[in-house]
Amino acid sequence: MSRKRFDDMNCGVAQALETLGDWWTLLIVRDAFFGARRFSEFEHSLGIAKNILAARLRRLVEHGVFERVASGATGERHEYRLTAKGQALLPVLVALREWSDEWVYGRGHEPIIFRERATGRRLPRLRVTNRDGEELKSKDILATPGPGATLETRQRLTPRTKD
Amino acid sequence: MSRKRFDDMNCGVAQALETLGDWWTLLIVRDAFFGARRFSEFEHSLGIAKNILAARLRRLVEHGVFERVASGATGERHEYRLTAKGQALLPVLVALREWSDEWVYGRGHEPIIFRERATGRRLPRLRVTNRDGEELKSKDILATPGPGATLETRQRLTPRTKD
DNA sequence: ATTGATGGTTGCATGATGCAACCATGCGGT
DNA sequence: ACCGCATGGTTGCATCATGCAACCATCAAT
Repeated sequence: MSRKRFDDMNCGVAQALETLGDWWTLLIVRDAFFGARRFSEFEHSLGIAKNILAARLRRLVEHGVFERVASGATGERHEYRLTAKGQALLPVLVALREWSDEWVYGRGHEPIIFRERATGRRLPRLRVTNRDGEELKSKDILATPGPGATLETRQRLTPRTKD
Repeated sequence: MSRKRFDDMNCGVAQALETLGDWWTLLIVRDAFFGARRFSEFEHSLGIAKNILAARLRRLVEHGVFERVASGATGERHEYRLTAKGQALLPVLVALREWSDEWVYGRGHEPIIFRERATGRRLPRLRVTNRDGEELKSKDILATPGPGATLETRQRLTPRTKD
């Protein structure tokens, strides 16, 4: 059977995974952040099959994460560039990388370190905070229905909203 | 052919996806953040097939994201609880949700809003910043080899490190 | 004209997924 | 003790997605 769709789930995580959840997709985006632009760059960097790469890029273009722009002289060459929507995925990639740096590799064994280009300083850890900058754990957070919530979502979330 | 493994990729994003990249995995983790504990809770909340859910939970327990603890009276009942490693995925989920809130649903159409439980205030957007708290875009960031970098990684990243 | 690189598409074998059916255990009621 | 039901799975099977190899079309250089 075909993979189940997440579109209707009325949850941002599910929606994001609907676009990004394929096996290779986030790695293609990562490579684009590292500077990859052309089909062959992604292909060689990832070792991905051409048909899969072509399908993923097509899908990402459809979803507005990449744009396909003509490149080179007169030829049929083109590049795949991240759109603003694609560049907005930076926090997702940073969050994934930080998680495995800490919990898979362990501190002191990170393969890659992100630094501020201007100063060379390491970036501080990504933090989920309140408006005062205090870090929050999951137990400090309450999920409430937003304007786009379906009735089902509204009922699922305890309705002690402070709006 | 079996899916290609990302283990050897010497990149945190690939490592994280090796653990979390299956279609349902991050949604299971999301449900756990929302309070799900028992097999049937995940099953009904997600509408996932039992065999897939069982396989994913087993894998997540193996990877240390969940722990399986006995529950109830004498019975064979048990719960799946997030470990510290699992709870550390909060920024990943928040980043994914924020991305689709902004770029898929659009502002004003968010299905779910996260608030600080103590005050009811909305959480500020997750930001990738430098040590002075200034937000950085991808072009402001430089990737450099870390202590766990392979030779290949070292060569791939331009070696203008400021260590 | 030929060679090579780029950027794909097509076909096929195999693994992963979804669904339904079945199973084992514990518990509550009678 | 017996029945029924909920929980928490496992097993089988049909179908979809993936990986690999082969092939193709275009362009540039030789």
